[in-house]
Amino acid sequence: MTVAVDTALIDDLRARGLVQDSTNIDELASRLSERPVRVYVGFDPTADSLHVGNLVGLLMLRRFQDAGHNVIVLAGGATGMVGDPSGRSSERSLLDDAQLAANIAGILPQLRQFLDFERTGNPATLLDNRAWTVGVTYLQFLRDVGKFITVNQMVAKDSVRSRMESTDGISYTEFSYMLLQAHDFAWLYEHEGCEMQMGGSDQWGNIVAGIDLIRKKLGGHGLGLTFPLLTGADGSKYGKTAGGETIWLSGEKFSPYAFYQTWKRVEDSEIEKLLLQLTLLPVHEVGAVMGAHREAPHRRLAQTRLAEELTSLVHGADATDGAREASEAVFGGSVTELGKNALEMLSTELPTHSASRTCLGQAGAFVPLLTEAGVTASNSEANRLLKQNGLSVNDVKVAGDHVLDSGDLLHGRYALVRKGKKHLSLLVFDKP
RNA sequence: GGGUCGGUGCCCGAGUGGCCAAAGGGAGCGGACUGUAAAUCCGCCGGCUUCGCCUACGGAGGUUCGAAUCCUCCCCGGCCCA
Repeated sequence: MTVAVDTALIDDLRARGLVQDSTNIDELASRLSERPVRVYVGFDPTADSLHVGNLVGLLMLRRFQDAGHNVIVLAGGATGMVGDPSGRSSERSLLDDAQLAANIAGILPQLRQFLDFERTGNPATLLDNRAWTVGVTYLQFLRDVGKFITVNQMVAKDSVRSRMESTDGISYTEFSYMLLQAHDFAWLYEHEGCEMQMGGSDQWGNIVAGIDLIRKKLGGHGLGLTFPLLTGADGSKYGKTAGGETIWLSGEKFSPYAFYQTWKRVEDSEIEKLLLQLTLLPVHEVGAVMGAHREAPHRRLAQTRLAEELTSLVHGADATDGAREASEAVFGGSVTELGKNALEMLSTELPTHSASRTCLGQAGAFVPLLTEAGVTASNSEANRLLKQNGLSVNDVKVAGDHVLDSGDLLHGRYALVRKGKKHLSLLVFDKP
């Protein structure tokens, strides 16, 4: 009796453009359809929050879990101590213990957030590679891991080679990173029955090193798959806003409103890819959304859908409602019509600064106020913007000699300052 | 350890005694156009009490009326030799 091979998962990933490199894809597809596979993705605690670039990997695990596989999300408590040279043009600075602990503490809840750890049948597992790495001595490591991997192979890795050719060089520590990761994979294979590793495309060399180690040391057979790194339209950098800010998943570091707005502003050429790779929307639905979008691009349906999907995935439904309402208030109609409640709500979404009434009606007080509030980086910038007609208060352009007085305030105490078209801040004055 | 080349603004990269807050490019920001898009065009792009002043060209001193540019020492990196 032959069983039809169910290649649905791999087909879906391919349709989404999420397969960059993999071990024999046909073998992988049929293996995945035979019975659940145990698969992991690792995340190093390089900061106290993950960012959108990490989201792709997290969602990969989610897709696998939803397809019935057993997923392991790995926190790189050990690898984070060393630093992965992949995709880096310069040496990382080592994190100290306190920083590392803080980063791990920040990341763990995020790692849990996208997977189901209670699911009957195939609950997700969270592990920290520090657990099996701290006790290993250097000599042991050289004998048990180093012996199986040739320097030739390590040097062949693009990221290593480019760093060796660059003026900055690469430290022995970072050079060794690959071995640590290979060791993780082999350890998980041996002790957790984990036969597959996934990662961003820059991880391919590391993953292959793990597969090699599994074969040579354990006589086993590992599987690997990489997905393309999330890149902006401009190419290299990922997970960044146009301004170069990192798009953190933490609402503390990157507000839900700003997060929502980031996606709402995505350019047309990027939108389909982002819908496919960053959301769980079925492929055919993405197609429908894109169809509607192409019918009437000015309606920005695709951007809106992306913002909605992603914000609720990362920040939840309530935060999404808030972000949406704030966005509509600010970009929708007349700002001066906003009710008091709407303004109160905005104060929780937009960058807000409380201001003293004493600067009302005072010549020359406006510019310093903008700088203090963080609307502008310096008085010079504020003056420049004013000169260039780039600032408005409650959607009325203001001139360089503008004197803010109580008549400018909405409901007696709110001033919505707009820098350019899309940078909003709210000044809230003391009660009269 | 020796030799040598280099360290310039957010990044790349010119400048090698005054005309340098420092060419050019990129990024970024503002304006026009638009769809909170792209492309394009224009302007800005160290700070300040803004016709002037202050801080800046790896760090610390020095020469000079005057230094990113010259000298000394130090720190950091590349390459070559040992």
